[in-house]
Amino acid sequence: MATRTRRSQRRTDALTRERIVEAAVELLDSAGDGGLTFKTLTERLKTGPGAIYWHVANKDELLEAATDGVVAAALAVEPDGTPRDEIRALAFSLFDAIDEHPWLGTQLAMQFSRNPWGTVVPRIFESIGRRVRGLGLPESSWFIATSALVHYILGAAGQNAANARSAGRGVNRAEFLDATSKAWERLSREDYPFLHAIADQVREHDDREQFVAGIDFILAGVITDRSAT
Amino acid sequence: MATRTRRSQRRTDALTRERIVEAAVELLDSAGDGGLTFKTLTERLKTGPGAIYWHVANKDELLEAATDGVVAAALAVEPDGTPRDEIRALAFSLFDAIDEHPWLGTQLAMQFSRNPWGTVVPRIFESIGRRVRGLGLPESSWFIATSALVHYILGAAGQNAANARSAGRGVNRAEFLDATSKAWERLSREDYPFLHAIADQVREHDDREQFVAGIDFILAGVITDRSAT
DNA sequence: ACCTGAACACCGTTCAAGT
DNA sequence: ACCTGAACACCGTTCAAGT
Repeated sequence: MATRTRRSQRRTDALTRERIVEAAVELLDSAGDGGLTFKTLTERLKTGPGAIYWHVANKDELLEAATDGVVAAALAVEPDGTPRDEIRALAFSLFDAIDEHPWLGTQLAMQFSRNPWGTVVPRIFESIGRRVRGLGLPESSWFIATSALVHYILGAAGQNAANARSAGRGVNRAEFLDATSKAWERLSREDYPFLHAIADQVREHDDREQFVAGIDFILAGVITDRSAT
Repeated sequence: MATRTRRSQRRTDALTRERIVEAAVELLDSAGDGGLTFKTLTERLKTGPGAIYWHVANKDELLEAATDGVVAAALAVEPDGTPRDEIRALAFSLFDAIDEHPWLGTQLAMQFSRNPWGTVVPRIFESIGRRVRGLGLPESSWFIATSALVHYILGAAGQNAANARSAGRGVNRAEFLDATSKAWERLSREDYPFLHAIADQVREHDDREQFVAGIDFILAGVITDRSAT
């Protein structure tokens, strides 16, 4: 108890990189994509912009660190089960992370398209790729299989989050799916026959079930590829 | 000749939405992602910001229109061949468009993650999905198959463009692949065994060949899925 | 070493005023 | 109906000055 008290007395008020990143994540979570500015950040941390720039090079680095932290946590799944099971688990974990932090979809897309050599992209590739290696494919298809899985996971999860976000907090899944369906039906039938054809299907699907179905047939394609070689 | 002259005399100086979008695309092409501002745009069009706002609601709408225009052109491939061939052709067309307009990768990611109900996303889904429908799958997997293909295509093409861009204009493919490979090898070997394992492979691969290999095994997965049903 | 906060350059957007 | 351009609110970033 004495040490407890002493510990809590040792004030951790000092600004650190971690505290800044933590605050950034909280702001993004509560106020969305545009909620993180140096104004909101300095208000929350009760400092000036200069103090933040002492710990962080610029806003891009801050966004990368915030994204990286959330992603790293999501990728820390217990390593048991077959490679296939673990890939599924990682996919769901990323899916849930994007669902929980809607800004993550946009940020991940950004990291992939303008900062592929940063920390986030290698981390995701490594995590999925390590399991892909366990599938017994020829080495020549490791990268392409990993790439297909990663792009599908992030794309599908991100789109799901985008839809969910645009539906608003109070609206439930069914209403939002109905809205998507209706949006597609509003498009011209001649120009968009396919979207009209699947509009009904979208109304009554299960997001996660459909999501994992996509994973499964990418895996099926990989396996087929293996037997063909 | 007379009509020729008269035609060129009929000055098309008037500001139109199309001219604005056209100028936006040119600015993005020549100056990259950050090259489009209202300042550069008004300078090029010799007007004030108010004139642009008369034709376009805001910058987001302008970016959507610019993206949509380039995408629509890329998707206009001649409709002959098997569904499989046409999917491949569309994929390459999008790949090339992103390669030619590097800003497109980021913009497409943005459209998908924050504006999925705009014009761009439905257009791409429709275009790929229409061919997926021709593959003879059960209707229940149309959407998921299309989704996997679209996300893979945009993700892989975008990443390729991002890499190519970060390599710079003067640097050739081999040097840039070498740089990627080296970047991965700089990562800790314990934390990133997979990236180390494929670092060599990346050095001597063919982008387009690898890209279409990904398409092919997603298609293989889809077909496998069909026979399993 | 770490923080303050005024100042700077730039950005998207608005709007009263013109034609 | 279409355009002008000054003005506004806001943004990321810098830096001389403090402790």
